[in-house]
Amino acid sequence: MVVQENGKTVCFRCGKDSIVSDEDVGELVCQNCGYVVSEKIQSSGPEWRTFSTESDKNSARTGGPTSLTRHDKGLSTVISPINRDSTGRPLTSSMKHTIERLRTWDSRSQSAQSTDRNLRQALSELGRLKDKLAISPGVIEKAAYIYRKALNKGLIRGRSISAMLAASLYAACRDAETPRTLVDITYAANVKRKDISKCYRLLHQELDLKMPVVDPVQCIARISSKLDISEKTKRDAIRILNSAKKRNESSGKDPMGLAATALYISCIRNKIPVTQRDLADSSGVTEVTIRNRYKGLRIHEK
DNA sequence: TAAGATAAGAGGGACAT
DNA sequence: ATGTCAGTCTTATCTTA
Repeated sequence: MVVQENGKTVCFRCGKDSIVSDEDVGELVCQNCGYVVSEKIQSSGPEWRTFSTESDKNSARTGGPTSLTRHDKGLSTVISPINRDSTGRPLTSSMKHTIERLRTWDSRSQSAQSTDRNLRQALSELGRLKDKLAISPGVIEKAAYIYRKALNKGLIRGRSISAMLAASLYAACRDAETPRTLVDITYAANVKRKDISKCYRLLHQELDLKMPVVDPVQCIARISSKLDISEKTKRDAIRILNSAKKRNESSGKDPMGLAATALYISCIRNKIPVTQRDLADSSGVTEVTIRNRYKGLRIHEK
């Protein structure tokens, strides 16, 4: 019931792209018209296998696929609160006692633990972040995975859930080399940048995350998509970056600032009218930073 | 108006105490 | 653990072409 048009998820009923995922029930819901989409949540592939071609069409699923973004990974068993057996008859008293015990332990294991409550809250927040930032499901899974690891190591205790979650998401984005700046995440998560970066550093050293260094070349695509820049200009900018990298001029510098400056030089050389202001706006660094990089880069790029 | 210059302040890494 | 230092980036303001 969801059609994919130029990568967007559109509601089949009302045609708006207002599909959000409700992590509490594990369903995708249209915020506009309330339509519940169940297909999407089961789309990670069947976990059953068939050995005859005839049964392909009518195989019943045994529940949704597992996902790290569900607090219980989508695997849950519900014990009915009614003391009847499957045929509707009342239970014998010894059976009733057994079931009472099961219910007690079931509730303890499902949500009474504080780590689990924590995870529930974090994952529902992750769902909101995903919609705000337009992040691919794979990265969201990765973020959930990182958060789980942090939780198991006890890194969350005493710290803000939102900040740690935002840091996990930032880490996941970097790991997937889909650049989202700290500022992007700051806006979406409503957490101070300082707090997120502190948590990120903590995650980085405690979980031994191996993060690829942000490649300024990746940033070029992101900046130039907001401006109207030709392929040739982009290629020139990448060339400028690479020669700067060879001279060890790029270490310790903000990759966004470098990318913006390389584009700036490239635009001037290709006679494209673009101001430092434009580049600063679309890259998220200030004009001053661009000027400072410019000082270093232009000597070699005459 | 765009670009350059300067100054003050924040945050974090390296290193010594 | 705490302080200092060099270096980066940001914000703000002023000057220049």
